[in-house]
Amino acid sequence: MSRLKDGGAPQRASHETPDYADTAASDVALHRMPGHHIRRLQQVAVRLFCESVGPEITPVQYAALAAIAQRPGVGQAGLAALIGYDRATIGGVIDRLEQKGWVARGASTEDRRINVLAVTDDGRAALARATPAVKDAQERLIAALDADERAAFERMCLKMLAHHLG
Amino acid sequence: MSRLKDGGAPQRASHETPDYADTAASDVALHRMPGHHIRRLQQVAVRLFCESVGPEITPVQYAALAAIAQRPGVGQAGLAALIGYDRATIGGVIDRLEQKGWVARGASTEDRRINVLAVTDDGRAALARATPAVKDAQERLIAALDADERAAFERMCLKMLAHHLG
DNA sequence: TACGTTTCGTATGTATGCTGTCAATCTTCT
DNA sequence: AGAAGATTGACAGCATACATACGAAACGTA
Repeated sequence: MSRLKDGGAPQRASHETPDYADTAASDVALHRMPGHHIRRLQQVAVRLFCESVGPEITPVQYAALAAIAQRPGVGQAGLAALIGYDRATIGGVIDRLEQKGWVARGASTEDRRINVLAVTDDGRAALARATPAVKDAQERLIAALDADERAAFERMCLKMLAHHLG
Repeated sequence: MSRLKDGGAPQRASHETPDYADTAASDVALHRMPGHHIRRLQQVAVRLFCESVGPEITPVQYAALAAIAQRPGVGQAGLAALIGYDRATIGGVIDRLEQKGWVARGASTEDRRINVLAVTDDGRAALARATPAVKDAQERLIAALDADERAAFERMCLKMLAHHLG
């Protein structure tokens, strides 16, 4: 590859200099795009989840476990539709949950294509252990907003989602 | 263990039964969590991006390309800080951009550890080609919001991000 | 100037996410 | 019933994401 001149731009570690505290970065067009804000918020949400909940269960695994617990007997495709994941992704998620002994795959008597999903007792215990921490992470995520803003934020999120998914 | 995942491309399977149009799914606790809404919005944003821009360039690659174009000579760690990605992830992204001939890696005369990054002419052309479609996708993402709501949404996003990253 | 600490880019491993394809199976239309 | 179409789950493949660790190189301090 070609040799390039050093532009002299400051070099810093990503965890040290978030762009939201760096005025010199504010001219990057990216920082005016709602998609960029949403992506950063998603990163923050996952980080808070991991901090609160710990390494025992991932956000995706928690979502799947909670959904199966509320809808026992659902298939993988139904679960994917329920929590908004891809069918191909869910397979691996269930694999890992099954490996931990938290979810059991079973055959359906109605439809032999379907893997009937159910939460085990261990899975229910893990869910109960994680849920308070999950709620704490959700609370911390919107901690900077007051009550009115939280309501407005949720309303606008749902409005956009209904527009695109509904 | 890491668990951050931004989507890559449009979803299809779950698109058939969006939970936001399914009243029977509204009792799933997940659907009241801001983290869940943000994740779904991120999926929508990626899907709109891919629809508008096409398979030529991914959201991450666009972000990297745009940032390098505005800050020529930046290193990989600096780029990661600029657009909010992980240092380890950026390596692969730059690999693919370099393979397409859109970005060139060079050695710094100041600091021999640094890979100085620069956008090639082809890269600039690709950036110019993609940018209108990217802006269109951003516009469509918030299409359901009126002018006041858009301003409020951006303000709240920045408020939360500043709280967690600033 | 010797040395401990940081930072840079890279490699590895795990976990998402989505596309596309396939075989098995269910449903619908003829 | 039989053919056509749709659905389910598995699998391969690509592209994120991040933690950890490593060697090379730069930096701070004694």
